Amino acid sequence: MPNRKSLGDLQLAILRILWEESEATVAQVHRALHPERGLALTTIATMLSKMEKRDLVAHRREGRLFVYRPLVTETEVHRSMVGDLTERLFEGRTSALVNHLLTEQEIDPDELDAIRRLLEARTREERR
Amino acid sequence: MPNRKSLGDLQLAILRILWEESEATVAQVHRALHPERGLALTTIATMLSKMEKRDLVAHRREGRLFVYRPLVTETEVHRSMVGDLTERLFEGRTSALVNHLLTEQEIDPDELDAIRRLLEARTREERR
DNA sequence: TCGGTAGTATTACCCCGGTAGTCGATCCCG
DNA sequence: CGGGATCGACTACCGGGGTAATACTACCGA
Repeated sequence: MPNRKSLGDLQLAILRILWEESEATVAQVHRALHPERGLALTTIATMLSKMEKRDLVAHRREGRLFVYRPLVTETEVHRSMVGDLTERLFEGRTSALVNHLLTEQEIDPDELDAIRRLLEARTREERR
Repeated sequence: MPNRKSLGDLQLAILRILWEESEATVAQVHRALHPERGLALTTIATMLSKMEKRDLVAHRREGRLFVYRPLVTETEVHRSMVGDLTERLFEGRTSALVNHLLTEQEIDPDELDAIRRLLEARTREERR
């Protein structure tokens, strides 16, 4: 359980790799992240340790390598972080968040269309 | 400009008081927050100083009192924080956030109704 | 005038995300 | 066998949220 706390940017980036690859060594994560971030390898390693302490990932030893895997799913993280924000800003009222999105966030037309379709789908599914 | 960074819990709580009251002294904020949080008065004062350094609030002197006022609006803060999250989790695609809300977050029926109405309103307004 | 009090300023901690250097062990190649 | 390369462990540091004790100052009432 991600304990209702919000992850940092680097942590998310690392988890994204892990979700994609199922598991990865420090070097693999580093290689994957290097183009955009250009971080030192030790930075990745340190972060992975810290994340392990928080039960976000775990590792298994393969020879002298550590192979990390995620302990949380993307959906769980999204749920936790979105839930947290909804709580903090809108007293947990999802509709208030959506309201904000529709009225205060400029949102481009096809995004809006997509949202309409989502809601229709949801409505149809509801009266199944 | 709220600089696209996310505020802490206490900071939000303080800003909420300030938004409601337009302005307030340290003691007033403290009194307002005391029931739920039971923080020391100096904690509030320290936090207000830190927030001033970040241009979230400003103060004016009234006798020996500091009267604080917000420098950011609630909408700005919401925009900044929601935008940040949308960016971090959904590559900026608002519809992806809404999709998450509809499918992964359990959301109670009248909230859903409210959302439908919001979207209808938006649709109507669009073809005016 | 003096002392308490109300109010701010200063200082200090803890935690955690992020960043990285250094150290020590190990392995592999020449 | 020896030495460079690889890899994790440990340590350190910054910034910022959160929390608060302590210090300083100015005012007000007895």
